[in-house]
Amino acid sequence: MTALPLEDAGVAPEPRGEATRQRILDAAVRLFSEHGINGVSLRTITAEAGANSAAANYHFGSKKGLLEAVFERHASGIAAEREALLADCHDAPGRPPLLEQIIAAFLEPGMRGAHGGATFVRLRGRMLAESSDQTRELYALHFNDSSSRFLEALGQALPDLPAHDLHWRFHMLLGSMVYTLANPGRIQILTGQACDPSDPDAALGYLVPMLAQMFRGEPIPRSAATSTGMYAIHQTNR
Amino acid sequence: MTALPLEDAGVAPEPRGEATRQRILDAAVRLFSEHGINGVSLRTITAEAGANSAAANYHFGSKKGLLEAVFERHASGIAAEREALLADCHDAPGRPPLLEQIIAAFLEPGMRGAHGGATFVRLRGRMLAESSDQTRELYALHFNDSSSRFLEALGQALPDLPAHDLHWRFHMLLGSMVYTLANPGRIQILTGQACDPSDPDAALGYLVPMLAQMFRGEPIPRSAATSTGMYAIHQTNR
DNA sequence: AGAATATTCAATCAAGCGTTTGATTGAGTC
DNA sequence: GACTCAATCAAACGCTTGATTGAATATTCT
Repeated sequence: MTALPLEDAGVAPEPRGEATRQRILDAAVRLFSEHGINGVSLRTITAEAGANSAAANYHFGSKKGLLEAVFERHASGIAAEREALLADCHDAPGRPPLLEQIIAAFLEPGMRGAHGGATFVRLRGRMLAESSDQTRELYALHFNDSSSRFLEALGQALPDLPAHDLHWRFHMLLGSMVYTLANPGRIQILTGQACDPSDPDAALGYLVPMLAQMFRGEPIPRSAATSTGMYAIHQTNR
Repeated sequence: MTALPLEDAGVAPEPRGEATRQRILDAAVRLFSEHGINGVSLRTITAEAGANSAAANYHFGSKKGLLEAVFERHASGIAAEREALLADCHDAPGRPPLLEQIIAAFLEPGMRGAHGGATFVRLRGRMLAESSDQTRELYALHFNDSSSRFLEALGQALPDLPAHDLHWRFHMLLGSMVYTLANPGRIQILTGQACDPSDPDAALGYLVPMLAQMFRGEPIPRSAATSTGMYAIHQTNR
């Protein structure tokens, strides 16, 4: 038989070091999300990836560089898909209401399987919580644009909602999303497995309509919101 | 003058090492909440507390023990105050609606100045995010009881709300609360300082009425919530 | 007073960290 | 076949980590 070149068909030429690079990235996103960024060592990551302990530094310069690469890889995909879905949102018979579409377009790319899915959401939750300057910058760099765009779209879908309410409700949307996957297992304990936030479909199935309903709710009177006395009922100590 | 004993009046006898102990606890809750548990060393903590580097191990046995002591100190106060406020909730003219009272009773002790306040909330957010086995146990140990009690009270205040909705909305309440203080600064960036979640009064002033409105909202139809097709609008890839 | 106890301290430990090094590999180029 | 060069490797670097020690010091009890 002649020595025919394997896999010569138009597939990726694939530079040599790329495989290791990818294995390290895969191991990193998983281990970072499981144990936190300070909670896992480069040695653990490279060992998990079946690479030499110097490989991470060789390919990414430093642990910080590795984190940036991990974040970049998934975040850019999420942001891009969000924007694509948002561009596709429109009112039409047979489709859900526009508001639900927008909310789903924001939540789904980050919570479903692609782009690291639940694993990467957990990492994002961790990074928000650890919230060093570096992580804040990464977050701002990759998500500020798309978040602003969604805020704008939500505002257009709800023209009568004051900006103050819009911002706070978006804040609660973010909180619900992050808490849902950053912290799987908490509510199951409280409720005896009644609802399962770690199942993306179940979570989205509840969060999207519930959040839409929340956004549609009456504006909160500013007077009540700013007066500390009205709902800050209990002033027991200090 | 006779050498009269200072402060002999029935005040605390105060064992000798207590002062150092307290300074270490204070420094620990602050530094843990600022840099994460893995992000700060015992040396940093004891230095900040003006104590010898062995003091933390002497007083708390280990870093883990120190974290437990920190958590215990603030969490028990929060849980106790929550329950006291809950016991005081009742319908009466001149008071806010019962639902608002209950939500405020749950949120206020953890978010206001006492019991470590915002600092400790940030630490709780971090611990939830880092979510090792130890932190999960601590959390469950100190908060499960009071959380269950509130879930029950909310259920009684909303007898027509299905349990499924109740649980998910409580989950969103927790998410909003944790995200609000675990992550100060994120929404300000997006909204140009329009709303300030790091101000506990402003945050409570919005969250309490908004969450009450959310709890009062119509139940989400189970069929919609479970069908992946209805609100999971976008199924682009994978 | 003196004995007993509780706390502080400087010094030290082994282990683990992120990173760097210099040699080695092996596929492409001339 | 000599050369290049990105990639890998074992080994070590300097440093920080949580923890421990034993002597020194302060406090309390008798």
